Amino acid sequence: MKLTTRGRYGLRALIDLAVHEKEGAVSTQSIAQRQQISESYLEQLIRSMKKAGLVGSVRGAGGGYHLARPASEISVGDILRALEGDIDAVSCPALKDGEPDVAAGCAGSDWCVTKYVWKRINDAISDAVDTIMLDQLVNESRVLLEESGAEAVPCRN
Amino acid sequence: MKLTTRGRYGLRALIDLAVHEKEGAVSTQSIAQRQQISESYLEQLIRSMKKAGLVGSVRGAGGGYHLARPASEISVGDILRALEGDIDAVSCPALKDGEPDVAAGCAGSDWCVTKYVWKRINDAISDAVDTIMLDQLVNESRVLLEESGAEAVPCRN
DNA sequence: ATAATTCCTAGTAATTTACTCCGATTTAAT
DNA sequence: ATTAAATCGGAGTAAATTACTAGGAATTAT
Repeated sequence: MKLTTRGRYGLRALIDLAVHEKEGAVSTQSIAQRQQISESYLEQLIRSMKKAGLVGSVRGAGGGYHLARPASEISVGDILRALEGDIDAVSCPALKDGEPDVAAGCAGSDWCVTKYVWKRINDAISDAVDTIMLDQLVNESRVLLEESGAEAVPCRN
Repeated sequence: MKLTTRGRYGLRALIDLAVHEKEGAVSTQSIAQRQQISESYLEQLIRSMKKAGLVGSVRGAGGGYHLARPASEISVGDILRALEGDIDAVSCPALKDGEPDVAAGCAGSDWCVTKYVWKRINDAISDAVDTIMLDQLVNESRVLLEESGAEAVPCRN
């Protein structure tokens, strides 16, 4: 039931990237330093986000990453799904949308009671993450930065 | 981000227990048979629920388990928390309620942006599981049982 | 050329999960 | 009194997952 470091670090990293991208392409090294995340691990995470179409890259010296679309069009759900695969609390084949229950591959799904429980939990999570946009977090981040003056000590969570 | 078999099996087991408890104390063996769950594993799960005060037990031959309070007063949240420990997506010390941020043990929590994201996800999950009561699932279970006539093939999820 | 960077894959130690196993205790039934 | 059926309790373990590290190839500004 826990988000892994992939999701936690990755979201922080992308916020950091978004805050700094006006200065040009952002390298993993700079993010890793500011956010105190292992650089090689972070590379993997950002590449997952690239694969998902959230960031673009510039190779070679002076290169780095940038958002592939406006921060207002990237949801926390997009980010977490890129990093964690699917973020459902229970991946029940009977819940995959579109398909009729039986076709989805779960023999007993017609008589399954817990199915509705899992659906409610999954929907609640999806709703929460899909309605928070990256730009909100970037704005909040700038406010906190101004208040404290200094670059903040990053949190592990 | 996934619920483990503890939560999934355990909830199914407790629904099964609630459906059958009018016939007297329900043994782990009978639940295990109906739900196709390993008996010794199931014992552990039910004991966790007993420890949490959700079920009571009768020892000795002919013994078994019964609900410790009405099914209408047991939420899915109670059950999942008994089985999985805490069900937060992120266990962030800065989010423990009551405590002021800094006292909670996270140095950078004052400047932490992701904190609010984790809180929204955690709250969404809590709200979902705390508003589904066991008796609703028991009723639904009975309806499905009548419709199909036979005892259903249990689902792995 | 060189240095800085992204890209890609493989490996690995630690942790967690999903169990099993064994033995002790309690109690109904014979 | 024995036996069998059940809860209780803890220890052990194989498999999977997590959270990384390591090493190198490809690309590009200087």
